[in-house]
Amino acid sequence: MKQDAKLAKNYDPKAFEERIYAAWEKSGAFHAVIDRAKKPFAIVMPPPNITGQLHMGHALDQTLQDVLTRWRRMQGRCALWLPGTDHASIATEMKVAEEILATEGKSKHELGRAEFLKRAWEWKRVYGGKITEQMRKLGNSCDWERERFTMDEGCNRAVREYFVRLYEKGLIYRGNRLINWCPRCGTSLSDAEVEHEDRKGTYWYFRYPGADGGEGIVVATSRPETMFADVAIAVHPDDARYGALVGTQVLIPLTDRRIPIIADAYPDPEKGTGAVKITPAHDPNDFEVGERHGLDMPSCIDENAAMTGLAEKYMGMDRFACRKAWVAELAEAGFLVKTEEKVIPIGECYRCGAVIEPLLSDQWFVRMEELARPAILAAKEGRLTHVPERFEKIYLHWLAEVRDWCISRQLWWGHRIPAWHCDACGGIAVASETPRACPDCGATELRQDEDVLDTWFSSALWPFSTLGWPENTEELAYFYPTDVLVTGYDIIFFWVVRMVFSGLEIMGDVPFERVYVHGLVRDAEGRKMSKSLGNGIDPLEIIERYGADALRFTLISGVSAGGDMRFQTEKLEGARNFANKLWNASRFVLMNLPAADGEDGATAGDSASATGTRPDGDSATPAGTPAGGEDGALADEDLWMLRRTAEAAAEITRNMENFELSVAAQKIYELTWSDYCDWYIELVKERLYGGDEAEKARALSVLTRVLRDILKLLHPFMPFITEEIWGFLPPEGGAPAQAGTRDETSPESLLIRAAWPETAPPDGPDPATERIEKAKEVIRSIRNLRAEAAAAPSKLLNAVIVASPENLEALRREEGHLKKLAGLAAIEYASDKSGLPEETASAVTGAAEIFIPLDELIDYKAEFERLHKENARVADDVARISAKLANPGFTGKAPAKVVNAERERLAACEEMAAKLAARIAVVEKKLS
RNA sequence: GGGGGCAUAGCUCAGUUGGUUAGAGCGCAUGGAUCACAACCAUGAGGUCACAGGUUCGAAUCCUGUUGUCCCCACCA
Repeated sequence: MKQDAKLAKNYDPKAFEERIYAAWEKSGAFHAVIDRAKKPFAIVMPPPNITGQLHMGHALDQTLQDVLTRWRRMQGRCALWLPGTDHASIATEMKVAEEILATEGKSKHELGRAEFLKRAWEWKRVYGGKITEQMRKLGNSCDWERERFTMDEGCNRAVREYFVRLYEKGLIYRGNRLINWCPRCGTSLSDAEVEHEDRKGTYWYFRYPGADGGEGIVVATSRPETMFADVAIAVHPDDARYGALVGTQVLIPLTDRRIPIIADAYPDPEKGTGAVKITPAHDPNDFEVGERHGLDMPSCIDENAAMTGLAEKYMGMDRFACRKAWVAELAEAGFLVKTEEKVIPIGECYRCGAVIEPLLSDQWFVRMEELARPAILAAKEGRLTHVPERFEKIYLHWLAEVRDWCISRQLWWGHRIPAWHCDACGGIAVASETPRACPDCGATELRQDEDVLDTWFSSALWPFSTLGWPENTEELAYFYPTDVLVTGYDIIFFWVVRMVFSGLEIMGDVPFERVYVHGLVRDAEGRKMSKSLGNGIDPLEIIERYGADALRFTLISGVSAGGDMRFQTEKLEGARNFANKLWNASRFVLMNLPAADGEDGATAGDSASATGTRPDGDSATPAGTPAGGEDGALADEDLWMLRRTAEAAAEITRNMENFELSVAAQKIYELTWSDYCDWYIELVKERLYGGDEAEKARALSVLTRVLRDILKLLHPFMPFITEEIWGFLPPEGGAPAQAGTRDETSPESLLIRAAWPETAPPDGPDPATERIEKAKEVIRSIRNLRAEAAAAPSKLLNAVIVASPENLEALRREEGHLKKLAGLAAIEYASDKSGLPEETASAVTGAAEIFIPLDELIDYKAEFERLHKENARVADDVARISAKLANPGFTGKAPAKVVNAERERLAACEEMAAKLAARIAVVEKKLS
């Protein structure tokens, strides 16, 4: 696909992002081909729910992963980023049911299970497709040939196999236990799916009269409607108040049901009245007490949150309506002793927000203790690490406290539990394939369990089910364990923890070595983006307006590990402007390169990257010491720029290794904008326009080389623009070529060809670099002086530079730069000030003193102020450093390197102070 | 009830093992249509690093406490 030879004047991401993505995908470069000679790098994508569309949180999550994947791929690793989507059992089921109700006016039960599932699969087709399209717009370099869905055939096999294995080990069991029930969703939930919220509530204190006519006992409760299922009153055995009552019986008020007063360690004498009503079927603590004492466990609330027959006349009434009526009735009858307003933590369904009702129910559970142990160990032994580290504490704490995991759900959309009930003998057969007959009695009439599994049961297998487990695939052997899991802190408990223990159990190894945890994307005011607030921002709209690269750069720049970020349009504009800057710098380079139809562009596209190693293993050319015999011919600014690039590349690599992606992005930004655009391009223009063709070619060679390195370093963050520009540059290390040909599917594309710049910058000082730094300093101070004196930028000035012989020599070599960038007509060099006219403006830098006869523009007042300010600062420094050096503690204990640096600094400051003092005296005289 | 994060320029945030003058972007001020870019360039102003102690030759950085703020966990007597 050949494109126009020229870059458009303005950066317009819409002109190329889609085209480039299509070409990338077509090239097959996202597909990780197993290569034993390469080190693998694998990330499995946290699969977005198919409930809707991608939001900003996904965009952040996926950009982080894409940056890491592209970077590692450029480093020559066999990089796999495995994409997919999640069936999200309960969430999707609710959405689909809602839709059916809205469009057809039918409930899911009216539709029936089979028909409902058909609709759900259709939903998956539509929304799953939308989501993967969005991922492409973001620029995700994921391996689409390995795309998976948590409910596809392979995942289903993995789920069945895993279930059976745990069952056979006794780690999955079926039991009649107290579970969290959501009456609105009509299903059980795991502990993790219950959210706790503090709500205002009431403690009602009721008297339970003695069965023998005695006073009885007063207990507090926030849920009077559960009284119908009370089976005992418990008091602490050491509670002197109630010692005599233990063993006696009381009546549930207004009923004739007698319940015993028992002694148990559970009641806290400090809380309430110290006596607790025990309702095993509706409270987890009470359930335990009930088990300890062998109590009955009747239920008075059913799965619809309505009262059962146990509540007698309230039967069928909603639990909260019953509460109200019952309290009124008890109060009327004189059993209500007092009430107390209190803040009570209430459990709510994380999906629908309904108040959770603890119910006694037949469900499937995973026994957690044995599974949690190795997961705890893996973190403690460092086989699993968290970035940032503090999340390890959270992870460990949860695992230490975890209770058995209720995995069955009374839903339709999900993995059906691989268990079959035999009505003949009442037995249960658990098998990965449908059994023909009951293994216990041989009956052939088997009924598969109606329930499906918690959605997280299948997500827990994601890192290995996607690689082919339970088959022994090559992928599994090569990529497992994966390198890093990138995810938000909000699903550590739901997901990360469960992947870890599942991986350890099944694969005998952690599913990933690192967990990189990020936070939430908030709106500009710092609020959580939510549907109810309507403050969500659609990533697609942002891409439409600013381009995917700007979005990605914004997300990466704003995020530090584990922290939330605010999403602001100013940041987007900044990122977009940065892209435009790079675009125009590239345009500048390209327009100076020999044209595409030119006969000889050899010197422009000559050497390989300054610092790279290509994937085919070619050796790198260290920056600062370029290949060929042109070393001596490179100008100071070339050497300076190459060195800066190599230094930046080394730092950026280190930042990437430490997951400091925002710092890395910041450094590329600086390298590109400050060093390359603001200084290097300006410095190099003299040679480009100077008429010396050899100089021009050399300058272009370095311009191109550094631009390539910038494109490479930036590519993980802004893949589209870097690829687009890359395509216009002459092929790297290839035959002599010209600007203006491009084809991103070719093997020369950045994605396929470019290697991450790796070579360390040279050690030690470099005279050329130092000369440029001195020149920059002088240029800056002259510009400052000029601005202060309000001298027209176009007006050329004459300057006298006074400095040490060494610095004079250095600055003399940069004369062209000084003249051009500071707007000077002529420069005179002097080693002392004698003989200088006094009618002059001046500036003082570390390297030199500059005097500029500005004629009528001299503003001694401004200069006086500036010099004074400068002087005050230097004097401060002198005082502080002198004090430091006079302190024997410092000179004795600080490292010699630090002490020497301070000595040198002091000398420099003192010299500066002397220069300033002299000049101030002159200016003062002028003013008076 | 338990645990954790954060507090740095007007705003949003960096500041990697303690060591030059604490940085960036935006915003602000001044000047500028210069032939890569006004989505730009140049120059500048702006911070007692929440507060109080402590460790250290040296603290934005480590420790303790205080205040403010956000979050997570927790079986609703």
